[in-house]
Amino acid sequence: MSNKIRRSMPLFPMGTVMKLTELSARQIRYYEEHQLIRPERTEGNRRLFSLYDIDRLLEVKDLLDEGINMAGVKKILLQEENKEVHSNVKEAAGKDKKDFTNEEVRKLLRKELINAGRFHRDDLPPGERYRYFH
DNA sequence: CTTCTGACA
DNA sequence: TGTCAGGA
Repeated sequence: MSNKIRRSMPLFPMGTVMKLTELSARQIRYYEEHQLIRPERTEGNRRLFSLYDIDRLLEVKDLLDEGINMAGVKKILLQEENKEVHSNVKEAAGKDKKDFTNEEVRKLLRKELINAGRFHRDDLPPGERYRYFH
């Protein structure tokens, strides 16, 4: 269990994380706003990221590159929501839950969300949210 | 010098 | 998302 402690230990400042992830400070802060990471803060309000945070950011980056939008990324990475979506995907495939490995679920989920992200623009105002649907 | 928040010619 | 301001 000490590995868990290390991975969640607040270690590096913004500058280091920017280089390690190839992400801009703007993007990193934006993902934090969306609860994708929860870095600690120093007494001076400076962010301190853990190895776990680095992993998360890298995953977010990959998912986004695959064409998935923030809404999709959040569904995949946010703990609780994750369980539900996984169940839905398993059911949608008409297969018993325990017949799927985590890898298979990841694959199905990604495919599903790539399409969802292509038509459902959560970042657009309510009225235009589906303008790319037709 | 580095990072933070808020804002948008 | 970039970038600038103004402060810590």
